[in-house]
Amino acid sequence: MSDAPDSPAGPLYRIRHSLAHVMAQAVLEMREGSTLGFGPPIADGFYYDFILSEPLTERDFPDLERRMRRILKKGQRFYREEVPVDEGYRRLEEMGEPYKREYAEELVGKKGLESLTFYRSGPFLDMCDGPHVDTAKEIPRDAFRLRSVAGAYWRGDAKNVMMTRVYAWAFADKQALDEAVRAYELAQERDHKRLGRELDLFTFDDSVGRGLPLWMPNGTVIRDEIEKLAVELEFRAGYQRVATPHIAKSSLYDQTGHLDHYRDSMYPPMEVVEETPEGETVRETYMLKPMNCPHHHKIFASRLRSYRELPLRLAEYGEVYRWEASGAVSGLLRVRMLSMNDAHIYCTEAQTQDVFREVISQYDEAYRILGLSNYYIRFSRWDPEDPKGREKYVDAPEDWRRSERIIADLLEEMGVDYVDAPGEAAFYGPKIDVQFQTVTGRDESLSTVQLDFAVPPRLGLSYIGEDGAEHVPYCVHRAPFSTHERFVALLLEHFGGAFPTWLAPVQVQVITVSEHFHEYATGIVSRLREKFVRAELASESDTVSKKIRDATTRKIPNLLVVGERESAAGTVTLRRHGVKAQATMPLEVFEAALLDTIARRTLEFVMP
RNA sequence: GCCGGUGUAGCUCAGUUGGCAGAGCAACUGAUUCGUAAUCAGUAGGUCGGUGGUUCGAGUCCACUCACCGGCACCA
Repeated sequence: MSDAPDSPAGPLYRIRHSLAHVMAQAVLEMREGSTLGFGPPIADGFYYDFILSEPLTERDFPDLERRMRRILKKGQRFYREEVPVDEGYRRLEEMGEPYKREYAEELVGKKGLESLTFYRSGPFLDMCDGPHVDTAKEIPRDAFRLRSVAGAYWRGDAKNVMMTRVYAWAFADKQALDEAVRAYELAQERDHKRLGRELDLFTFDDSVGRGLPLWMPNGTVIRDEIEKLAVELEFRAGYQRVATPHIAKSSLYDQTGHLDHYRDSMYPPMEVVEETPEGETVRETYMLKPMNCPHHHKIFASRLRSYRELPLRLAEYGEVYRWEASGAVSGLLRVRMLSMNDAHIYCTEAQTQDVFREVISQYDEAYRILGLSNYYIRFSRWDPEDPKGREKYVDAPEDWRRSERIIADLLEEMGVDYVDAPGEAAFYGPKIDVQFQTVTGRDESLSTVQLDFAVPPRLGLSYIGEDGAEHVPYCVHRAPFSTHERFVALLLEHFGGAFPTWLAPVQVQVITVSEHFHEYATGIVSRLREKFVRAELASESDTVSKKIRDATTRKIPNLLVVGERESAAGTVTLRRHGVKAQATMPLEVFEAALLDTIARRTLEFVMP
């Protein structure tokens, strides 16, 4: 049995779990008549869910923490009690714990338990499987801290009541707590929303609408650079670029199945009414596209296709619109206008694995260039048990099994470690998602590769096979850079706003020591701009110190300081962001190294 | 969508028990031309998120609403 701190047998797990009970005890003291949900240990601490008799806010935290410490000081013991099921039920009813009572019944039903386990500590009694510490003396009084209060549905189901969840940090000692809190605070400084404002990358405006980002010039540079990279990777892999409208008739989405399975995520239809010269009224409804695939499918369908054309790779730098739930919208991570470097690859069933392999290796290449490694692979499958099955997925069990087999075999063959995720499939097929964590610890899907068996037949897509007969193609959907919104958010947090030179909105800033060197400096700027380098001259009415400070705050990767020495010798003094050492070199030498680092998209600019 | 919190100048934030809306930074103007993280002086900047209400009087109290933040649900 493992004794890792976060495994159930480990001491930290017991401390966190027991602290959850102590917190619940304190909450029940403060809010008599409240009832309990679940209160498990989690990474960094624990939480407990309550139905509160009176609301609790973060303003109550000092009081709540004080009560918890008082309880800990008493050093009460934790007693395990096993009681027969019927007595357990009676207890829970007497305790006035309807949710625990409901759960107990489910446990008994599913696991065939003959007894229920309770833990008693002081006046607090809770149905709980443990394990716990033996006595509260084992719990350090200075290594926990209440963190936030949040809402959470009972059993994680939106149809159930909303409980109040109190989150807390908890560790084995004060130092570990302080470190975690400090790390959290540092992470806040890397939050993409904050950096986006500080670096002038994007903004939102109430009068434009929620979740609709406005990209500023600086942010647009980053989008454009990512797109350039995508265009290159795709060109080499034989993709062909297409462009399609942002809207389509709603009848298209009826055919594809979007209206059946995806309607909630779509903006409502717009109705256009036209009068014909004959006085007839013609009504048509259009919808904003939530995905590019239907349009691409129509390009595929525009003429007869031969197996010789497959795999046919259609790529589009397109914007799609999704009606995200209001509470889900968040910065650039969840938006209602999504920019995607999207592509659809039409292929035969036999080609599918190769197509997936090709796409995955392209992802590896893109992540390598950007130095991204903090992600994991998720195999998102159909869940036949999903109660919302009809609503969520196309109903074709055999196709699901077949398509999932193709992906599972491939993952197996490639030796990829992945998390199995039933219930996370797209409505039209299984997919491989790349998951990453934001600096604030939220898990988000990034890139995705999806196998679509459902929509091509619905739209009657076909190609003529070697046998001269018509066949329905598979379609592989892929978006290596997620949405540009989410991807820029990830990059911002990943680089802490200090982008490598090739991505930086301003790549070089020239700083004059005094305005006597204006001419030399503007010469450098225009020479670099001639080579498409994003170079700028710093304001000349400030002191050198001020200009350095401003450029540093803006995290500009390369500063060139020029004064008497440089202008006389035709050199520049290079100051790199975050690097103390400076070097003076001929302008041509700097320029060559700069153009090289940009062309190769290196993460580090190695000085000549 | 749900639970809770928060909205004061471009940004960060003050604003007593209801009584004339403030600071720093940024911006703008002028002076300064300076060798590595903030030169000096001045000017301008606001329907206190919005609407309605209570009041002699509302940034402050009440109702509704919008947006944002922390979560849950949903998802790229």
